[in-house]
Amino acid sequence: MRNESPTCLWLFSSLKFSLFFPLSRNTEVRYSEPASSHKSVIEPRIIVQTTSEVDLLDDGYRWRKYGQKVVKGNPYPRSYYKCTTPGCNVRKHVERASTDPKAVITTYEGKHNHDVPASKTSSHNTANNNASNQRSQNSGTEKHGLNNNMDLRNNNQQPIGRLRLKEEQIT
DNA sequence: CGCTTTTGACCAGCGC
DNA sequence: GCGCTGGTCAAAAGCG
Repeated sequence: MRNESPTCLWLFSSLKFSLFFPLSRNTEVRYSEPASSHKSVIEPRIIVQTTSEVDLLDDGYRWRKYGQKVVKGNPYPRSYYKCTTPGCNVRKHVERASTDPKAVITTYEGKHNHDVPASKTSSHNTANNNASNQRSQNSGTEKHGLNNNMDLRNNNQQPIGRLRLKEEQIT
């Protein structure tokens, strides 16, 4: 089933996420062990749930979108991203909760083997992703030219208690 | 010019 | 065995 055993590795990652998401109220970081049945390499899986109107969380890293898929039971498409840093094969997928369009669930798989690149690049990247997502989803209601932590904080007034939903996603 | 996004197609795994 | 779903790839196009 679902194991939640934070190891030192995952704790380290979570610390870094805490730096990027000091939003203790509407952002939650969880660790999930990906059912290590036959996988020889266990990658840390970190689920970050936050309440935001923008899809992409600016975590400081550069991501390249490589796919988008509509998953069953969720009207919102799930986007797949890869870290663009050479040698770093960290992946993440971003989706919205079907019940709450403002609840963004970001799942990180893997661990960065490099430092956080300059923030300017990430901001450029996220801005592009925003525009793209808006276009693909055709949801004209959520328009945001700026996408940064400040913006997230502005929407930081809705405490989220959707761990149940998150657990459904994790399994 | 280089980088990123978009989008359809393909493949693998799982359940019935 | 078949169908469904999720995940990834690759080509084309757009933007700074």
